[in-house]
Amino acid sequence: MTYVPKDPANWIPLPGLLDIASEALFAEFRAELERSEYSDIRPTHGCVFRFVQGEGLRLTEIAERAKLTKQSVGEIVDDLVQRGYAKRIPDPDDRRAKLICLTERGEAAQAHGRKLFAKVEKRWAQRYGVERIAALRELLEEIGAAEAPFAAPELAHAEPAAA
Amino acid sequence: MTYVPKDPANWIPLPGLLDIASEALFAEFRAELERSEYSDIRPTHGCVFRFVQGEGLRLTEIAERAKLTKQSVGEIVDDLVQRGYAKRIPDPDDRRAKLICLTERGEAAQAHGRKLFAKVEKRWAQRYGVERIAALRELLEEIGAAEAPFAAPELAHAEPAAA
DNA sequence: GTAACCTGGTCAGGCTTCCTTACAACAAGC
DNA sequence: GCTTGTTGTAAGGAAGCCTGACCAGGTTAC
Repeated sequence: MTYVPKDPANWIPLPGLLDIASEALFAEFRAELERSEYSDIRPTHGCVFRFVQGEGLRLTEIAERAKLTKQSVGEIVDDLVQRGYAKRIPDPDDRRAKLICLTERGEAAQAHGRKLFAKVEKRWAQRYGVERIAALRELLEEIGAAEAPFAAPELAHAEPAAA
Repeated sequence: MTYVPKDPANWIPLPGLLDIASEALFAEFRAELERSEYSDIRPTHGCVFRFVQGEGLRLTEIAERAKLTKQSVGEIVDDLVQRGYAKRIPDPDDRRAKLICLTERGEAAQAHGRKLFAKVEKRWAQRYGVERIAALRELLEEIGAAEAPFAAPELAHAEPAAA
């Protein structure tokens, strides 16, 4: 079975289409976030809120998953620490390392952000069809697991734990 | 019908998933482009190749569609002119304006780029399912037409010309 | 016709985000 | 103890985009 795109010239490349959707979706998220009490959180900070949970994560780990350099993530973390969203605590297992983790305010912001993303996604399901958005998510999760496993550890579909 | 995402905490926001797919796809495109004779074309230049066709387009027009400032597009065009991909010709209808259009080499590059995008998309259709990628494109085109009509004039599904 | 305003494009300067290079502190193997 | 690797930081720079100020050329009102 061959895949035939409509008209080679009159046709937007797939990455472009994906970006348009991503930007529109993200804009709705940002609009709501900026109306909240967390309006000082900028898009760049996302890599921390995206990956840090519970006990905290090392800078190096965040950098790897986010595909950024340690220095870049370091700056972002500095910023979040200054704003009271994150803190660095010494890693008990390695005196060189620090664990980046969220403050109480940081965790509240993270939870709020997740709720907003869910809300926007639901809105799009209403707008474009529940089935289609569900299928979209399913396909994208499969793609994510295959193309960027480092970025999406939660997509590594844990096999049932039966031995 | 309500839309229920799996697990609020263990779940990647839709914009993130879209970005992962877009980046993976775009990386395949870039890899092939860099192996071609057009390796000096950078991602930023895309806004020109994306929109300019035939007679040419005004700077202002490109800026609007790409959602960039005139200054930014101006710089990008300067760069493309210097590299021999684009040229500015005076607009016969308005002596203030210039039409940005592609040189022969620019058109060749544009055609090559489109072919590469089509090739990568085909590859993904093979990899993830022809039906699913076709459905993905269809949904994304609908979203694009609704959310960013300025960016995607070719998605304004021209009605059949029957009067 | 001319003053006032609008529009297409440019110049200058700045910000954000990310990078590269270099390095200090600590860990681990031998 | 010495070498080698790893964690994080410091300093400086590049890419990509922005705002503000401006000029030349159209357009409108009178």
